[in-house]
Amino acid sequence: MRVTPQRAHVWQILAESGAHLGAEEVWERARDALPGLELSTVYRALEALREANLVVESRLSEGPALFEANASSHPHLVCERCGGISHPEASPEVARGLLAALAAGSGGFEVRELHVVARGLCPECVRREEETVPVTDAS
Amino acid sequence: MRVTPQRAHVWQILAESGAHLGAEEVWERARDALPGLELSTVYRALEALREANLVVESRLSEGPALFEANASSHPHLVCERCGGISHPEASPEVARGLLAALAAGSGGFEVRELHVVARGLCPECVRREEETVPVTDAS
DNA sequence: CGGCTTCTGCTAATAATTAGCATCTGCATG
DNA sequence: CATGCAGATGCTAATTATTAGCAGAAGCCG
Repeated sequence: MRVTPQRAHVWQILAESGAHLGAEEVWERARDALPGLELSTVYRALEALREANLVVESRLSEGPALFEANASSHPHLVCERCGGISHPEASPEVARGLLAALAAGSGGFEVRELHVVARGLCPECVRREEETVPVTDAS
Repeated sequence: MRVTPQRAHVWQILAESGAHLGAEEVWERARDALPGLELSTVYRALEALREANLVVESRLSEGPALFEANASSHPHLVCERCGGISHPEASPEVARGLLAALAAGSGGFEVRELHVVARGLCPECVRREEETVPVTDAS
């Protein structure tokens, strides 16, 4: 893969932020340094970086695909209320456990990449929910 | 949710095929019985069915979202070569294991829905790959 | 059966991503 | 260090997937 300022910046933005960003967000941030940058170039850069295993693409929720500067695919926790994305504390172990479980139960399928997305409530939103509806089951 | 012929057919198609279908595929099949059916209606029907927990929506690969008539979210195996989608033989156990692993490692996050997608090679394509490149590592 | 609400068909719009093409540029090589 | 060329970029336009708006039709509760 050829190294260009555009790709370097896209990569740097993802690496430094450590966040899950959509193509358009990356674009906005990158334009600070590269004013003429085109959105389509960002898409192509992200594709190149993904093929080079430098970023991971995932479609965690509705809307645009999100990119992250982390080669290993790991579990994601998506909060249905606030939309926040986090990683389980014990990501590596969890991932290993998941892989093992899958390998054992998938009969001949050769797993190369694992995407795990758990949807639910993040600790913060759980707390807020409990404040609003203090009773355990308010049917 | 109001029951209409359109929704009933959409549901029936997903239930009887047991497959992962995109909105457009559902539409094509449903038009046999309901010639005037609109694609946008199919989208709305799928949304209603999803909210009623009668179908599961997942974005397994590129392209359109796929719908399946199965309330419980379960692991998916997506073949990168042939695009085929299958379920691990031991789906329920695997899913249980995954949930347990996640619950243990996600520190206060309340998991409500779990999406697991393993990408790789299905047994068939593994075999075909071995025929083409018989040596284990052809570097 | 009547009425209120919800759904459908139809059309148009939006969002996200990809394609085409001329020009430019990283970089391997002489 | 100049040079050639594969590959990248900017720019524009097209596609794909999905949603929105609105008038008329049709479930379902009484």
